[in-house]
Amino acid sequence: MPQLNKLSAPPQGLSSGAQVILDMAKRLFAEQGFDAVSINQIARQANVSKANVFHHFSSKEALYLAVLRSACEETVGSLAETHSSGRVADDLWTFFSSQLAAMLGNPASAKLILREIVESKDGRERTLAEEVFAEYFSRLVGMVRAGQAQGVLRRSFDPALFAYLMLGANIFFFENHKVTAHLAEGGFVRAPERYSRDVFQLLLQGALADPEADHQAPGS
Amino acid sequence: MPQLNKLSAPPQGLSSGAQVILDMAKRLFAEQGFDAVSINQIARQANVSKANVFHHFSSKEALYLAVLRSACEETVGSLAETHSSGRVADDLWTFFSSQLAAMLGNPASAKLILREIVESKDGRERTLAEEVFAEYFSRLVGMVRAGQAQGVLRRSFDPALFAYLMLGANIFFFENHKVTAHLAEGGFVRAPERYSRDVFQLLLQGALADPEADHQAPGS
DNA sequence: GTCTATAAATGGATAGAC
DNA sequence: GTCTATCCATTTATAGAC
Repeated sequence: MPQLNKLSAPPQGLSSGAQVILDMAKRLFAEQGFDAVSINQIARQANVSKANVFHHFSSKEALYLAVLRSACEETVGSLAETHSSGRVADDLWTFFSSQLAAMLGNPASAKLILREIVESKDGRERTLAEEVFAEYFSRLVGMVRAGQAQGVLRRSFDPALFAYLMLGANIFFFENHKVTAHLAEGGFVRAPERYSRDVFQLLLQGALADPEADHQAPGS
Repeated sequence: MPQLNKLSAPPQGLSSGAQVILDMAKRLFAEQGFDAVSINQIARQANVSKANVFHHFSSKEALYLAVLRSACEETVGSLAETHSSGRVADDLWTFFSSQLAAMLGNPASAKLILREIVESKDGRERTLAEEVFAEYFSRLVGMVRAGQAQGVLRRSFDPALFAYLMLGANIFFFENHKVTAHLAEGGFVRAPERYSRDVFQLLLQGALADPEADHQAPGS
């Protein structure tokens, strides 16, 4: 349970040897968590010696931190540019669907970050992973608030609450779709795109202002 | 990462010595996960010797299984009786709000079960925890389906999808409310009851059939 | 940068006294 | 039922050759 309260990113890339170690470590840490993975395992699967791992990373915790930093960089990079289209519903849809696609497209990074957020211990300071999450969240809240200001969305609910629901729906799906797939009534997880579209439609339906019946679903 | 594919519960209670070990193990496993907790740690915090732990539980895995079984029993017990009130919206509300309350009222058990579900490895069989989840889920899907049959809820969406959203909203809140509490726009998590009510209202709004404007929110 | 060999500590688990 | 003492495998991490 490493701490990582600092954002201080090392400026440049890694040597090729260090890179394969880091990639393998990312995969294993994401799948099994920090404690379940040993340096031995990482070294073996990366086809290097254990000592070589410690040559590139001063400790297991330092390796984990490097992995997490890399995951955060990939994540913020994947949603760098979000240009508004003017239509709030479309912007929300773009954000919503691309966020799930980003997680499914890079599950290792997503799992790492989500794990780090949930695992955060007691009275501990804010972590790097939480910074990323907060960034996501604030952007989404802004969109919802804009929709309310324009009168497209009802003003009777907290914009942060709606944003929270949207984010939660995606993250919950991402973390559980393997399990829910073999659930009796869970046939609806056949395709993530379909899930995305249907959930968004349901959520938006609950948020739209009354007289605006002419909004068409983004996927149709 | 124990397996636990069997439901076979040992019939009766435990001796008092074993009970304090199990309680402490439950707390620690819930907070830190299986691999991060050592028998040493459990023994120390329970004020017994390490050997005593192995006297009561044949292995670390057996202890974990006993802990998980206890958590599942507590959980299914907490929502044993759910008698329908006739009004679908009220039934949904009862289910929704009491589920979150149950998790918050017994966070250790809830965390254990959720962790076990998410952590489930590759092509592995169904676990005890998943049985509990499936039970929950099926009951909720039935309610939604009934609401659609009565015409209270729109028929244009998959009832399992809506149930999934409800469950997800609660679980996501439960797992993240400590983190989201110190989020900039996250002031809405001030009180779980308020979160419950507002989210339910938002979700129901998206699911209600059109002409039925006379449904009042359950909390108001 | 990469390796073999090894140190020092901790993990799960057992033996046997009380 | 509970303990101390011990076993052995595995862990993180280091030393030093190439």
